Amino acid sequence: MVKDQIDLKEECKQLLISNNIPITRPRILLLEILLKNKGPLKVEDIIKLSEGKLALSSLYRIINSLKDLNLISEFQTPDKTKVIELSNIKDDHHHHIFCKSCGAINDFELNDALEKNLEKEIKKIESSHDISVLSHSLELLSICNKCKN
Amino acid sequence: MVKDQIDLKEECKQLLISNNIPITRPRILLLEILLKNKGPLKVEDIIKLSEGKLALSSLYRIINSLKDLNLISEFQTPDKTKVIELSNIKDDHHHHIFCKSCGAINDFELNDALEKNLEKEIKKIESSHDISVLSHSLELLSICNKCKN
DNA sequence: CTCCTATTTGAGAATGATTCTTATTCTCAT
DNA sequence: ATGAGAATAAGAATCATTCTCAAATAGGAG
Repeated sequence: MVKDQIDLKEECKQLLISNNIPITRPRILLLEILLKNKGPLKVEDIIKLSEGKLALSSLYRIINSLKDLNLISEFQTPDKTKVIELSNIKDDHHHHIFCKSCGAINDFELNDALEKNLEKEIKKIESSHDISVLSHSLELLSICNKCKN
Repeated sequence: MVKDQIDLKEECKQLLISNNIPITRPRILLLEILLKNKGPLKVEDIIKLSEGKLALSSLYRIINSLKDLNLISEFQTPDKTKVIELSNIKDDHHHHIFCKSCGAINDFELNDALEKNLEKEIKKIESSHDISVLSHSLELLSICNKCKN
């Protein structure tokens, strides 16, 4: 238990060190929160989980800097709330499902064949539209069955 | 020319009538602007194109109401600017490409086979995740060749 | 370990987009 | 043409995010 926490903090430090970012308490705190709570978190969630140990302005600043370094990624829900998640730790390419009613966010992956086909199609679009595609994202807007009942 | 404008206004009125929405000047103005300027427009663009004839607060209100009626649709650019477009006039299901550098927005469609496969996959995801998917959207973040040079 | 300098943080002010409020105006059925 | 209810315009209010800058901190040198 205590050991887990030490390991967690150590993991966060290594993340920062390997990206040449000075180790500061707010940065570790954010990474710890993201590692501890699997899945995407809203700014508000992070503030709550930080229990007063992280200033809102610092959080926004840190989110932006870690995002620039691709340590975390950010997206918007259908109701335009900002959401943060650790990115690509094990280069898992995934997409998001939103429940229109309760706001739940879930990840999903396309099956390999389809994802490959999609990438092939994107290659075609690149030449037909004369662009270089940097990334793609697929989003599903849904109602989860909990909400339907 | 003058006739075109009359036809355009008439078209807008019919759109409103067929949706049981009272015909008001601001609503017609917004629809006219969207019809005249093919493609998605930012709030700021619409205000400029309205030449002072449309109040900002009215525009936001009208956008929200026409959106609820599915007459128009709204999405966000990667830099979180709100963008409006006429929706589904001829149920064309399309997706968006954004240029990270100049902000240009372009539409594209997946080829039929791939779009069908995607929908099939989504059906599977519906049952495996116990949800009902209402809509899906695919977005490409890109650099257009104009910007690359 | 202590000091020094550059970097980072925290608190609150500033900003910008969007929504709300309310008096006035407009639509449309009668 | 008229009146009731709906919609608009203008600006105030709100909310998320960014900015500012004084104080605290990280981390390298001695």
